[in-house]
Amino acid sequence: MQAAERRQKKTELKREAILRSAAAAFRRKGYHGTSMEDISEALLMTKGSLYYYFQDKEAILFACHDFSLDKVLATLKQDPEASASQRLARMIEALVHVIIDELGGSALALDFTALSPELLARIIAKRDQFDRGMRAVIQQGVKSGEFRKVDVKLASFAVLGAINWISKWFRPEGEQTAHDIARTYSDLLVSALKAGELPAAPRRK
Amino acid sequence: MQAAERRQKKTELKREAILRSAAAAFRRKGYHGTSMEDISEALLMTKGSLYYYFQDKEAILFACHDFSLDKVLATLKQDPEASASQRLARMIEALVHVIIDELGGSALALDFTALSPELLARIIAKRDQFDRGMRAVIQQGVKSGEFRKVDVKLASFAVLGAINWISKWFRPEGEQTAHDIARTYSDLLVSALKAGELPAAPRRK
DNA sequence: GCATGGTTCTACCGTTCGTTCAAACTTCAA
DNA sequence: TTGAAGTTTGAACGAACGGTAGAACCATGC
Repeated sequence: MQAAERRQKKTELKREAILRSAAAAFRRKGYHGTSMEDISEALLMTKGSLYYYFQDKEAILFACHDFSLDKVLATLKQDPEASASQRLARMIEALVHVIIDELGGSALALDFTALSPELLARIIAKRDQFDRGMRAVIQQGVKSGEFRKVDVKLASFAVLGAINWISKWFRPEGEQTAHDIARTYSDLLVSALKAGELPAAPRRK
Repeated sequence: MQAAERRQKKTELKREAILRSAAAAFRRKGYHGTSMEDISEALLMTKGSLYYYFQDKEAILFACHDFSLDKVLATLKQDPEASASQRLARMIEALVHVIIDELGGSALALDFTALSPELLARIIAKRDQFDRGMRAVIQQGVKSGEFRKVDVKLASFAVLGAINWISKWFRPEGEQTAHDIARTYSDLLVSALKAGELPAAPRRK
């Protein structure tokens, strides 16, 4: 039985390696722009071998999303009784690290349009679950007066947009480390929401 | 000559219609995921006709980017002597309108990876020009003390990310108008940068 | 009405890509 | 060493797609 476990572990590792390679390719060239050979060649395999680990190309895309979303959802489960700004700041930092460190920066930025309705529904469900969690934190801050009275949905989109966009420009060779980015982003985005001395400014026009 | 002008105008309009259809399709299914027939069918044409207006599929993608980037660059040319926060706010609002109103929300969110090196270089040049403009505004605010001492590059990415992400979730049927979004986003993002009473907080760890 | 030039359609070619499958290779327990 | 199970390969297929060419269609000016 020892051997069976080792084997299982090994194929599990290979599945993850395929996911990393696929996610990197999808991110660079898009789902439809990536061929199975693109994915396999980077791992010194032939494309045929991929079908031993995944049913088809779509299953790989689904697994990428599912894997990433699980990591993203994990950022919700934190801090039992912290302030809204603390919770938001920690969430943002955790998210930045997930985006950059896991699957090499893919996460929510990939197409899911290519998925069939059934698989798509499962991904959307998870994404919605995360959206609700993020909005709840912002809502909490608005209610407690910590944050300004913003449209919670829009504010949430703005925060997530800024973070998700990272995968479009981040390069591991760049000067910024994931840690730098995480700190700067949480500073910036939490300040965006905080009720400052600036009055909810009466706007021109 | 009257007739020649009318004809010319008509083909110009058709070119733009093709671009709008193409941009919508690219945004939904990605560049490689959309076929020439996808683009033409939405306009009640056959794919063959598209080649009368554009050399090939790549030319359409290039035109989408080029068209959008020209609109985006136009947002730089404003306010001769305004404060950094005013300039940034107006830029953000203009950008949101461009993203939503022009080409139905495509802009910088499309793949450019599919472009050949020559065309890619031209797009990147324009995008860089815009990046410099946006960074200059933020830099101005930091220098004048209006904004906090942030990493200008990161702050610029955060602002642009939030805005560009709009094309991923915006639906014309939704409750938010372009105007609502523009106002909320400029409020949020300018506040993110403003030097508030919150001290450049000494951070845990 | 007819000829000209602009526009669109249809049919087709060549290529690429996802997927399949049977054969070959590897690993390891007996 | 042998055999069975796990893994990889390489060739082949069928479908979809980008692009092309020439015929067909349509509007306009004489």
